[in-house]
Amino acid sequence: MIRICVVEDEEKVSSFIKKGLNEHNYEVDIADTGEAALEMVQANDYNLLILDVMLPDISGIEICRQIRKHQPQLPVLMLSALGTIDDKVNGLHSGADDYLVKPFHFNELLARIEALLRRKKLTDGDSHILSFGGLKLNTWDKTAEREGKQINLTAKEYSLLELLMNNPGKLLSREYIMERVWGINFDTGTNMVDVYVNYLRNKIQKGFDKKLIHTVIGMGYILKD
Amino acid sequence: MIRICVVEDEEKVSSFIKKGLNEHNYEVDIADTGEAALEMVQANDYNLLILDVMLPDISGIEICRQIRKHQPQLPVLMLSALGTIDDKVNGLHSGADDYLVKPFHFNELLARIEALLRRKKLTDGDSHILSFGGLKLNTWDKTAEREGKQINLTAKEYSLLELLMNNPGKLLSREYIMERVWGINFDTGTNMVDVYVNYLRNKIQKGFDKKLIHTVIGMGYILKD
DNA sequence: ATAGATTTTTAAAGATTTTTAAAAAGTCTC
DNA sequence: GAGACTTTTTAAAAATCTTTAAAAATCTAT
Repeated sequence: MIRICVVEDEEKVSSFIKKGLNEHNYEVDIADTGEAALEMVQANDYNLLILDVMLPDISGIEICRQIRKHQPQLPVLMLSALGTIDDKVNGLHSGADDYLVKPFHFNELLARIEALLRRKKLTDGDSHILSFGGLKLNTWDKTAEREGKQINLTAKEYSLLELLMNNPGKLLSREYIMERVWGINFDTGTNMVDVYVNYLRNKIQKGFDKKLIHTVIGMGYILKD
Repeated sequence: MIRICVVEDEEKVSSFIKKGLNEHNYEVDIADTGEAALEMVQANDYNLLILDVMLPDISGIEICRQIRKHQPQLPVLMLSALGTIDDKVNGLHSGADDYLVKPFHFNELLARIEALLRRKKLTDGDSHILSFGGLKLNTWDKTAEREGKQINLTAKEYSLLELLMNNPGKLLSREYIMERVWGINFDTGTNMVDVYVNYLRNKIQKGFDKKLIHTVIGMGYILKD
């Protein structure tokens, strides 16, 4: 769940933003003073901050500077009724990543939020490890690991295992596997899927207790405990 | 030196931007068609892209999508005379990090550029020495060093090693390497990647214990211990 | 313009993976 | 439990991929 903190004293605006973002599956907290904002940002682990400039106590510009000292990574989108070039430049110079002038259209706010989060995610490197039942698949170096033991896979083995790990608990037909791992054309005469499932079983569950790849007769294969 | 590519067909606008940015010590290249832009971005290592939406050949939106496929890290600031909410949302959805409506004030453009670069720098770190497993690559003088021993590299060798060192522990396919080191067109008939990996191995690991560049058959090459 | 260096191309031997096919083992139905 | 059918295992053939070396082409600096 992505958590966003909205710092805004006008209840009408903050609830409008909150409602809209909630509909897009973001979790939203509201701070209605600068003081409250600083505390909340300190205490919680937000993914993004929406910061109004005009607040009753501390200015948004100052809040942004404060936050940047301790949390330079947190994306900040500044919001303000002040729309002159100098206002924008000041806001951005104080450390904001974007500056949107009020009144704004919700869709633009949303698109800008998404752009900021997209950039953040890129650099954080979203996890590249797929996990299932003690088995880990590293999609960067294309290796597998089970209980600390490295397992080397060939290209087709990797491709097949990745497909299974992306669909845990889901039954995959031979036709579907053939299509995804080998390409479109399924030639009914071949049993390569079976052969490769067998190779994979030898590598990932020989010498281990739990089976992970199960056969469902007449249907296909499934990854489950 | 920070390098910025400006994609803009109106000479008046592009020279205005170039002049302003030059004064702030940015190096600026101009592309006046979409085609040229794609080539230049591919061939050069820009720190930021300023992209006009209305171009004579390909739309900026499409260019942005293309670029995002291969260079998701490159910050893109989209520029356009189209100022409706839908235009902005489209631009941002195509992968741009920011969207500025023309006419704009230069100071705002500059502040937004700085905000984008600030965020990028935070995550990149700015050392010019890439290190991995006792091997050091100096991106300033383009030399390598292992256990105190200087290693001279040719241009292609350097380019290949830099790519590997920027992606430690990540498996890189031949296609990807070909694209990044040689340029766009991958002719399946050639094995230059293999040949150059071999050159590099001779230079950086002949006479040393640990192998650094590993082959993963059927997949590509990877830099790891 | 030339020598030397670098890059690209080619080709072939060696290694590994993929495919095929058939025998063995297992499962379900009656 | 027998017969029919499905799945697993195995091993060898075929295909593909990797490494290596050397020749040809191109580039660079004097």
